[in-house]
Order: sequence, then structure tokens, then C-alpha cells
Amino acid sequence: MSVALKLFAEKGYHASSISQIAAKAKVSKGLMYNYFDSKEKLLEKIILEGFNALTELEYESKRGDTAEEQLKNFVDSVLTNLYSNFTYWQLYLTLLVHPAVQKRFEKRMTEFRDEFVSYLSNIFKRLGSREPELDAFLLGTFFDGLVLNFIAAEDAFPIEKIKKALLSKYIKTKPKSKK
Amino acid sequence: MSVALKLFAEKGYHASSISQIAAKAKVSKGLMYNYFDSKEKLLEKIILEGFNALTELEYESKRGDTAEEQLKNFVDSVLTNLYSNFTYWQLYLTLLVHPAVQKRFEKRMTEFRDEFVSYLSNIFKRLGSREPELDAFLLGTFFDGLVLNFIAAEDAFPIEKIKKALLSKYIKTKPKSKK
DNA sequence: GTCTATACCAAGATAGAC
DNA sequence: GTCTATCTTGGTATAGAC
Repeated sequence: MSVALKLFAEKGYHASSISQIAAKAKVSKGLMYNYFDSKEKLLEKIILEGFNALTELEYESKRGDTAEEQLKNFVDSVLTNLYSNFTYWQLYLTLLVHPAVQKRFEKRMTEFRDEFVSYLSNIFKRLGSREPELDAFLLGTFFDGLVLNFIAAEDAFPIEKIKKALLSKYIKTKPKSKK
Repeated sequence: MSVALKLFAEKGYHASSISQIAAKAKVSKGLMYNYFDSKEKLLEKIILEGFNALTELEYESKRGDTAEEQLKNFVDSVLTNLYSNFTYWQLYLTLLVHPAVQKRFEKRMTEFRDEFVSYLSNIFKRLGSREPELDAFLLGTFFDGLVLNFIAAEDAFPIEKIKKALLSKYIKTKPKSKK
């Protein structure tokens, strides 16, 4: 499955053949069908597993007491996860991009995204934002852009710089009155 | 070519067959090969044409005298273009997402992106940003996220709201008269 | 320019031996 | 569980008639 994930993410579902996957995984083509009913079922399994990983991320990121801390942890988790689960994110992107594929996982993805946004807007509300939902949406959108850029140009990607910049944009460390 | 563009963008290059394209375009499969040497050459032609459209956008967006005006026009052009060239953007995304495909157009894409970013950072410099390159990069990344979201959920996308929010984030106007 | 017919191949999937 | 051999389908691409 990890071999298949990698191939699907890198070259796309249709461009990756069972033969290639089997060869890279060092098993025969026939054996593949002992473990997975079809190529499509294989994709499905991988995607569902990927969603689980993202859900863990969701819990993990909800640490901290103050809104500032929580936002910091959130940004941190997302970016760290972007590194360690690179391939999952890449696959997730291919789903977003192709509505045809996406349809089958739409519900789960919308659920997932809604939770993210509602959690974020709660933080923004407590940070004093006048339009917390909009701010949450904007940050979420920015994250999507990040994922995209990171995947397109992994190396030339100043992730630490971005983290700092993001936080300083959103968290106004007020010179006069601190909370 | 427009039929092929649509299919490639929606279902992906490999998932779209010459037969499908021919059928939708109401010509025979055989005739396709009179106009295009191969499926790959067809893709190539489409992509290059798409780049040209984006280049036009680039010129179009460079209107205005003050930095504020220019930024506004820039944001405006990008979002308007997102509407009207939806399918091109979608195809452009599929390229970004799959490094294997991307390699062949990497140079052109990097060129294109660099121009965008350098133009934007010039604007930010004149707006008084302390880190104009970073700001330009952040906005560029945000745009990518926008494209992604717009494609994934075209309908539920509050594009006008976003435009306003973006501009008010970057352009500090004294909030007085109009609402 | 446009079609039909067809060559050729690689893909997904199955059968059956061990 | 694992393999090899094989079936079937659908894909890209070509040939050749009109």
C-alpha cells in the first residue's frame, strides 16, 4: 500500500499500473489481487487510511490554553505534518483537483474541512477578529496554497520563514496592552 | 482542443482517451491523428496555449499608477481570470500536482511565477512592506490556494468577499465613509 | 479532410499449480 | 500465500478507401 500510495501520488492513479506497483513492492501481479479486489479498491483503502492520519493531526493540533497558543500549535502541526506526510497530502491534492475522483470522497472531505474551519474560527473569535469565519477561511485557503507549493517545489521552500510570518500576521503582539 | 482541454482538466490526462475526445468533438478517432501527432503532442499544444492566456493576464493586470491601484488591479485580474479561464487553471493545477508531468514545463512555469512574484514584491515595497519578497510569496501562495478551492467547490465560493478581505488586509485605508 | 478497419500493445483481472 | 500463464478489454496509433 505504501508503494501504491507513492506511485498514485507522484504519477496519478491512472498512470500507475498494477504491474508497476507489484514490481516495486516485489510481489507478483497475481498476488496483488489476493490482497485487493481491484485497483480501485486499493486506492480507496489508501485514501481512507490517509484521512485517518489527517484526523489524528486534527486532535494533535488542538493543544494549548490561550487562543494564541492554539493558533501557534495549529500552524505548527499542519506544517510539520506537511513534511512527514508529504505523500498523503499530495494524494489529497490530486483528489481535490479532479472532481470526478473527488465525488466519491466528497462527504468525508467536506466534513473534515468544516471541522478545521470551525475550530479555526473559534480561535480567531477569541483573538478578537471581527470576521472570524472569513479569517478562518482565508487561513485555510492559504494552507492549501502552501501544500500545493510545497509539493511543486519541495526544496526551495522556506517553511520556517513562512511559519514566523504567518504567526506575526495573525497574532498581534501588542506593544501596549498584553492579554 | 477545447474539448480535450476540458476532459484533461476534469478527469486527468491519462483518464481521458482519444476516443472520448473524438466522440465529444464529433470527429472520428482517425481524424484526430491528422491534426495532432499524438496524444502527448495534443496536451503540449493545449498547455502552451494556456500559458499564453496567462501571459496576457499578466500584462492586463499591470495597470494603475499608485501601488494601491496596482495591487487592486492585480487581485482583480487574477480573480476575474479565475472565473473565465477556469479550465486552464484546473489543467495548470494538475501539472503542478504531478511532478512527473510538470518536469517538462517546469522552466516555463518557474519563469512565469518569478515574474509574478517580482512584480508583486515591487508593489509591496512601495506599499511600505518591510519584507516585500515574503509578502509577495505569501500572496502568491494564497492565490494558489484560492485556485484550488475554487476548483474543488466552485459554487460555494464567496469570491467577492475574499477580494474585499484580501485588499483590506494589505491596503491600510482609513476605514471611514463607504461600507 | 474525413472516415472505417485494423494492427498492436499494455492494462486490469482471473485460473490454477505449488 | 505466492507464483506463472492466460484471458479480455480498451487504449494509442496507422493504413488506406473515399
